[in-house]
Amino acid sequence: MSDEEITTRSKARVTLHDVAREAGVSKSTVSRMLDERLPSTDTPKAQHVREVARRLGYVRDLSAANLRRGSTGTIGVIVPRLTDTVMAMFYEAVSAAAAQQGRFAIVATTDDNPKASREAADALIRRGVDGLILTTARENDDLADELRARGVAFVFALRHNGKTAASVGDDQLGGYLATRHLCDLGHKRIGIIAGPDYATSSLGRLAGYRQALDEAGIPQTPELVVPSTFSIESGEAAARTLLDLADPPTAIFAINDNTAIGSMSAIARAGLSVPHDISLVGYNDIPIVSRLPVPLTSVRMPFDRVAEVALQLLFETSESPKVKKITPSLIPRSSTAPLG
Amino acid sequence: MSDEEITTRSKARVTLHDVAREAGVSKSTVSRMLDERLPSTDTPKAQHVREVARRLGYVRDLSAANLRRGSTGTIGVIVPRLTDTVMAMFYEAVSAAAAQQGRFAIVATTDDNPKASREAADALIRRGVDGLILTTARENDDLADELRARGVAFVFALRHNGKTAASVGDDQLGGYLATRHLCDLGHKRIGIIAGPDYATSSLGRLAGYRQALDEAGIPQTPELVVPSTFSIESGEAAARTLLDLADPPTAIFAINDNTAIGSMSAIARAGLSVPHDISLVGYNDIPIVSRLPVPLTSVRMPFDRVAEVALQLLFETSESPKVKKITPSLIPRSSTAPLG
DNA sequence: AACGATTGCGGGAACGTTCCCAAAAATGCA
DNA sequence: TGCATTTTTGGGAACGTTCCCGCAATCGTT
Repeated sequence: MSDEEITTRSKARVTLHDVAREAGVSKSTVSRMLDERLPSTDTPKAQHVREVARRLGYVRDLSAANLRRGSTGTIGVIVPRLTDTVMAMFYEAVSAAAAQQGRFAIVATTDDNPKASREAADALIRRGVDGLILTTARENDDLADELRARGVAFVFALRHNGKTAASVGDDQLGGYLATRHLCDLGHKRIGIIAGPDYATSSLGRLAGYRQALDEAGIPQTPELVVPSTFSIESGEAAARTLLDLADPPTAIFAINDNTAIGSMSAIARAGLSVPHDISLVGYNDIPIVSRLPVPLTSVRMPFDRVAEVALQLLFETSESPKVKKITPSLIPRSSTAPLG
Repeated sequence: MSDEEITTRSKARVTLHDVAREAGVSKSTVSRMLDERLPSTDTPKAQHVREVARRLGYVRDLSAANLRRGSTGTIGVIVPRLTDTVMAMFYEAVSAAAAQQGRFAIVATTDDNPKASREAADALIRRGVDGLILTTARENDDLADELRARGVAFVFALRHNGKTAASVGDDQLGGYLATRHLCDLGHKRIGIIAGPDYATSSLGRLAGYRQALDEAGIPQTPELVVPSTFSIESGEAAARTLLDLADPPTAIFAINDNTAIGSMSAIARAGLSVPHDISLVGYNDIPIVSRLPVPLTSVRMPFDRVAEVALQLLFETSESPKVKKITPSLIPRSSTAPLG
């Protein structure tokens, strides 16, 4: 084997030192020229160094850089599950927004289990994330306090706990828009599949529902408010409860698209049809709902905005923790029709 | 501010050195005692060191460890998009399988764009992944060659390119099972929404379809084979094409659940019903399909097995690249019924 | 009891960066 | 031109680990 072959085949990674030697400058200089955080200079020397680095195929060793810099440029996202399209959309949005800032997003799932939340947070912190975005806020969860005590930067998203900085949708407005839409179509008996009471997102949407009814002068009827989780099954069960009432609703606002899909199933099984017998509104506007046999009216959340704001909040130095609300919009489709 | 306060509040991370000093041993020893790769000894000293580490709240700095070890214990996964539930399921499975081995999975998306694939691979490699799992194999893509040339460990999953190690489902068997099921129900005119021809998964399922027809003595009819992508929209369009035929099929095998959902939509719009007028089979058994108004018959892929095998292949030293096929199974539901 | 073989331990040199600091070069101004 | 000021440069010490290597201690074996 010739010397040249050895050189060519040598897997030894090309390091800052190699670039420095080849370019005839010191490694400090190369490091500086290649530092993406500094305003990039355009002196001939800088260009030359960059050219040499490119030619040699230099890529910075992130482990070494992270060690020295004391930060990894990585942000961790904790979601219940990625098979929930809402969470997948949100994570993709965070990932894109992070890339915009030259950061990288990694994700861990918890299956909505508070204990798993801690483990997920630990795993991400061990990997040295610069900050954490949590979508799993619960009313009486002290994970937030623990993280604060440990000095970890974090922010809530999609849900919040009232005490901590968070980027969320304006759930009350969303709930209002959905319900108002049904009122405007002439519906008077409007049921709601209300979601779990540990999530501020459900509570907000429920508040919006109440607000719209009040405004329309429709009395609140406790039997028309049925709790659920966020799953399809629970949506189906909740819809069945509503349909089995002595005086069933003519319209249903489901807390999210999953429960709306479950409702469709229950409605079909009851021999009724959407929107002829029952109007139906979902929430989040996940891609599938616009392609269902009966396209679903839904409230769209601009997840990219939510993600952007979450990142902003995460690295903002301001002391006062605030909850930023993103405005949703109603997308009317065929699942809602005038009462008649 | 008192000295003690400073000490208490000092954010200075506790390092190997601190543990060593506190435990009265050298840092080499601590490092060894805490090395999870070595068979953990149970000498009193080891226990003592571990106890001290725990008490001090020591967590290894992964950047430093990775730098020294020359590997990160991280594996990268490249998928077209996480909002495709199939991909989300697969990624979650990989993540779990990796955790089992003490590794961590990170993900990047490409939107099915070969150029974005390269960028995604680059981004993951820059982050120092020990290996790459690619779900975006295409027929004439040289990404595989590039990766091999760069000395990056990688393996294909779900799709393959024939030349490289891969962990996939047995698509031909799956296609066969789906079509055979329809034949057994007495259907003779069976359409297939065949997927894109750049993915081996579609091609395999199509081959299975042909095999089942041959076996049942049903002649192949070109007009019953309609190409598509993997999206809901394209499924809807393809189904419409089939329904518009002079002699439309009585059953449709859709290449995946998304195209099956699109088909349902098209069938409903044509004023027909599933399974009364048309039987329908999907593929992958994503959670939603069992909860639709008409639960969908589908072919289930054990993604956890696919993920396990992919990881196995990735770190296997064997020279001969092989394609490992995981056996799928048919889940019959209400969307398929006897002809008549 | 003596000897080789095994095991456990500590010192210290890496790993590839960044960043501080002092020195050198370039610039501005009178 | 001379001097003060700014900008650019290179040397070298970190960052926190792992791992090589030499030495001491322990263990079997004859």
